[in-house]
Order: sequence, then C-alpha cells, then structure tokens
Amino acid sequence: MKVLPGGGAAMSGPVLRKLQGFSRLEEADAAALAMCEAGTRLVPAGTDLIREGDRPEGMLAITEGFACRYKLRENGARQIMAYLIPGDVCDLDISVLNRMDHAIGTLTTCRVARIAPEASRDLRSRPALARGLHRAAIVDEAILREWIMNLGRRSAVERLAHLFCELLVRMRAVGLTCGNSYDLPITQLDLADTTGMTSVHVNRSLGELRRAGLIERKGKRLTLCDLARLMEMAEFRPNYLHREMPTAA
Amino acid sequence: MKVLPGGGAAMSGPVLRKLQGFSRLEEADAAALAMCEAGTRLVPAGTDLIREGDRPEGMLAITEGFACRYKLRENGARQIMAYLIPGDVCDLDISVLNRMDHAIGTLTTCRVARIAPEASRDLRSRPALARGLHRAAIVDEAILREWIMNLGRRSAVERLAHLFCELLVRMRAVGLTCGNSYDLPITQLDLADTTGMTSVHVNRSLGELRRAGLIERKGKRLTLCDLARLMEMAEFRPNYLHREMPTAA
DNA sequence: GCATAACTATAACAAATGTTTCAATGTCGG
DNA sequence: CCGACATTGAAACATTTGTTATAGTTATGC
Repeated sequence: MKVLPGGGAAMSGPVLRKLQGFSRLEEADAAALAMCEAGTRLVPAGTDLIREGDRPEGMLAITEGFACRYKLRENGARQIMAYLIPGDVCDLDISVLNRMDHAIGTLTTCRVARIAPEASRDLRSRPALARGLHRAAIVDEAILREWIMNLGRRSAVERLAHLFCELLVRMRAVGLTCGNSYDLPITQLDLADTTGMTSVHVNRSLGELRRAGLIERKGKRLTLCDLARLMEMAEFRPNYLHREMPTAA
Repeated sequence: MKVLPGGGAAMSGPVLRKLQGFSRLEEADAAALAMCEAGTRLVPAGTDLIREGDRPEGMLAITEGFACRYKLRENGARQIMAYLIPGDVCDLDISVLNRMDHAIGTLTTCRVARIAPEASRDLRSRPALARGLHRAAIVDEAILREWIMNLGRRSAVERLAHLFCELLVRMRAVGLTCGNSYDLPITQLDLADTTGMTSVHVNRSLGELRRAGLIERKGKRLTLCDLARLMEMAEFRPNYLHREMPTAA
C-alpha cells in the first residue's frame, strides 16, 4: 500500500463533484477539499480499510474503485451493507461513541484518501462543505433504508434490477457513466453478498435479466439496455437519492 | 387525536432516560428537554404520523407505544425499516434536503411529543443534549445496518430471535423490561413486515421458538426464557447498540 | 354481553431460493 | 505463452419460504 504524492488531485475529482451536487461550493471550498487529504493510497482488492472493533478517526474518501461496508457471520457468510464508490466520503465519527461495529473493505483496487481528524473539522467549519457532507450522510442513511426494502420485499431479479438502477444514478452523479452504462467491477459473489442470495442464484437471475433484454454485461461493463422497463420492474423511485430522475434515454 | 396538556412530563420520562444512557445530562438539560415539547398527542394504532412526500420539520418523540418507519410497494406490500419505541426521538431534518422518502406510522396507540424546529435548535445548543441526540442517531443508523444483516444472512427463526434480543436491550434502556420479558404489542403481520416474511411463516417460526423453549408469549407479553441460547442462535452481538451486554440472567 | 372484526394457528400445496457439483471461460503472473 | 486460479454458467436435487384456505381465539365497539 504505497502512499502517493498528495496535493489534493484525488479529492478535487469525484469527491468535489459529488458534493457539488448537494451544495453550492465556492472556489475556497474546493481549495479546502484539495488541501485536506493526509495522503492517498492505492489499495488492492480484498483489503480491509477498517476492521470491526477498530477505533478510527477522521474520514476516508474513495476516489477510484469500489469498496463496501460489511459484516461477517461466524460461518463466514458475508453481508454487504453499503457500497462506497468514487466520490463517497465515509465519516468515522463512530469514534464519537465507541468502536466500529462493521468493517470497511475494498472490492476492487481502490484509490483511498485519508482525511485527518483536524482537517475534517476544518472542512466542517465551512458551511457549504458541511452542508454537502451532511446531505451526503442523510442520503447514505436513506440508501440503507431502501436496501432493507430491497432485501425484505423484492424478489431476486427485482433486487438486482433495483441495485443496478441505484448505481446508475450514483455513478452518473460523479460522471462515471456513459449513457446507461457504467463499469461494475465486482463479482457475482459480491452481488450475492449484497442482495442476500447465493452466487448461483445471482447467476440465474442475471441470466434472466439478460435474456429479457434488460441488461448486458461485457467484461466489467454493465449496460442497462432498457432502463424504463428495468426501473418499472424494480419499482425504482430515485427520490431517496435526492438527485434528478434519470431519463430513460 | 387530542392534544394533551404539555408541561414536559412526557419528555422527562423515557426520552430523558434514553439520552442519559448516551450522555451525562445536567439538571438544566433535563429541564430544557421538559420545556421543549410543543404538545403531546395520543395517536391511535395504524395512523401515519408523517407520510412519504411530506416536508416535515422539527422532531418527534415517542413516549408510549410502538411506531415504525416504513415504505409500501405498489402491490401493497409493506416493509418496516425501523421501530420507534418509547424514548426514541426522530429527527425530521430530512427537510434539510428534501421530502420524506418513507413514512412514519403507529403500530399501536402512541403518545407522541412534537418538538418545534426552534425548540429543537435550542436543544442542540446544549452540548450534552446534542451529544446524546447525535449518539442516538448513530445507533439508529447502526441498527439499520444490522437489520440488513438480519434480512440478508439470517434464517426466519434467527431473524425473529435477533429482533427479540435487540428489543430487549432497547426496552431495558428505557426501563420497560422486567427480567427478560417486555411488552411487544405488535401483531405477527407487523413482525412479518419487519423481517421480510409472510405472517404465516412468522407464525410457524414463532411456534418453533416456543416449542424449543426459547420464548413465551402471553398476550402482549414476550418472555425470552432462555436468553443465552436465543442470543447464540441469532449470533446476537449487541455492540452495535453501544450499550451494555445484557446478562443472560 | 353480543356481534364483529382482527388476530393466531395449522394444513396442503406451489414457488423461490439454496446446495452441490462440474465444465467452460477468463485473468494474471511469470 | 503457459499454467494456476478466479470467475461465470448451468444442471439436478434439497430446503426454505410463500400461497391459499379454513378454523379457533381474542379483542373491541356498540
């Protein structure tokens, strides 16, 4: 895990772009963001950034790659509770209270910026930035609720369809889509641990979506061929993301 | 829905008790809490306190009864994302951002205190109170994650067992338990909408827990007869609640 | 205190999802 | 370019959970 030269290039990218979607940021806010990082690491896939029981401080920002929050059962079963995609900042203020009750790990190679506690306080002293971070946190919580809906009341195919729609909106917000397609660099096993199924059933269900002409997957590239039908089948209503509705173009 | 005489008796009870578990409160904090309520209502079961799409402000506190956060599918299927039990305060700051992306409704008759936006700002200007509310909010988010684990990676029986353990800890924190029993005034249908199953399967699974001698239900009263085994089967680790471990007495 | 509705319990059957296994394909370091 | 290893695809069968139906039981309004 090598520490790359800082300078804030990482934070100025997707993180800035994401927060701009939630709050009108000034030049000075962007500059503060760029200054705050305490070093950017390139972390290989399958690495824990934080373990359950750690007592972390400050913040982490993902600027490249996919990471996730997860917990394990004693038998090794894993449940993913959240994806951290480029632009996502995760507050480690759990330390206000106690120790991490879940782990954060990479699903792919990730570029990760660390923000020290002092720097994180500086950021929050800028009202526009604080507002952006606060709103992002509220949306993260709304996503947790929607995932509960997904797990509790949607079928296997619907769960996957819903997840793909959500990721389209989130990836678009950081400029990582092209039309209705984006890179989804994770395995079917990861998808299974996200949607509470087995990888076998994920495979079945993906095949179903593919045969229905709703999605296409070439390597890591996922294309939502018929977004309108996909959204309809998943009853995807993006209001919980507090961004614009994707046009079904 | 009649508005009862205020005076803060409601807020001084379970809400105060809950927050004291998270932060050392002074007399003045308790007084501020008692003063803040803008009226307490007695709300019948099955009533929405807030609907999806509303633009609410201020805070709500439940001082008696069970309420929940929920969403509906178009076919009428309901998923409950959180229980609001006595002492729980729910921040309506979603208004910072936009409209409610879920509804809040009563599961039983509830006593509900409303805290106006100005009063809520007053509360937050008291550091100890602000800390207590913040920690309570962090725990609420941790509960959402644990519920995702529950839905995704536990069997029907385990899900119920885990929920009952969680509620024991939360009810104990507001003094509503007696040994390992407490009032769980909700129906099997509510439990089904919580755990992502059908009421038939909830009934089957409750029977299984009962026959195994793990729980007993007399009317609304739930007793966890063998807490140690119940915790073990559900792999219940209460760290995410950030309170003391219940002794398996 | 009765009539009604809501809730609990249970059965028989259907559908969805999990388990195990194996082959085909892709990826990556030397 | 090869070999090892991870990933995808898929079949056969097992298990869990959902569906529909019906009867008993408890709460509730009048």
